Amino acid sequence: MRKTLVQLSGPYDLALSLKAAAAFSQSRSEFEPVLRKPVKLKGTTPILEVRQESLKPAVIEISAKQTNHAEQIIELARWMVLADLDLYDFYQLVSEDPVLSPVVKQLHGLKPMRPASLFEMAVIAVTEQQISMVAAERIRSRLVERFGEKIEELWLFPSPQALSRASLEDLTDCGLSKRKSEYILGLAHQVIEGSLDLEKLKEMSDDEVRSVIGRIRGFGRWSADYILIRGLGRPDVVPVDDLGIRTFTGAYFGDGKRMSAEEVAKAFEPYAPFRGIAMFYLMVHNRLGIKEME
DNA sequence: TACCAGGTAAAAA
DNA sequence: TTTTTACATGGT
Repeated sequence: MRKTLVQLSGPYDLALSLKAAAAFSQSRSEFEPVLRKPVKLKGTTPILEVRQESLKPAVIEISAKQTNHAEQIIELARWMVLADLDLYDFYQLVSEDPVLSPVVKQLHGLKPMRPASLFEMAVIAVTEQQISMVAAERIRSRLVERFGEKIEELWLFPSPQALSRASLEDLTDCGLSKRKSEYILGLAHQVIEGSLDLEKLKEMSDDEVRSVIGRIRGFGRWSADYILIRGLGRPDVVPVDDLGIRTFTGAYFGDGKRMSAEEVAKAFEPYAPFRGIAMFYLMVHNRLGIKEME
């Protein structure tokens, strides 16, 4: 496909958004302000690339070599960079806020990155239950290298088919608990037999998504909320049970001690309908260790 | 070495 | 109905 320019509504800084995402990953490859991801499209696996064409106005350039499926590439790229979210409304909401106002000024144009697929997101959620994100990432990299597909120097995340063919022992060998291995096998089987259509989640309300996710074995309230904000990019969702969120929310809104889920919910109330985006900005601000300026 | 880290289902009380 | 327990890896 040829390069396609897409103008986004509202501010967007791709390099900053990639940097923020990288701050939560252990992979220490040299940083480049380009989104590069292999994607599966009708038997082919082109590498999707997104670059920033201009900051003001926010325009991105989308391309992929060796594919005729330009429309799907563009749709997927827009999905991953959360193109439909207009940060302008969020910035207006927090412009006078004592906590968020300085944070959004330092992180202007920041948006969360969504994984290419909700299946990948669901597997991410299971791996990150209870254990540290570092340990979870190590386990996922073993899953990917065993059941995924290498495209040039990049890895395509394992398909539901590939993981459904794995044995329980294959998965525990990757470092998953027996329980979590069962969760992932169950998820993969539901997806391939069609009893679970993750794509349909995109059209559902937040509460409908919670209801559907909650019926899958291994997925509780935390996982549903985590998938809503990280996988679906729902701007008003805060996973209040999340240990990390409870910790940094206490640092920004409390006395520095970890908050309860109820306290976290209360702390983000003023930011509706952008509670999840507010949470994301604080999370990134906290992780990047940005010092207050002036 | 022990404990904690971005939970959940199942058993026990 | 509510509380307790087992679980896997990696960093400190």
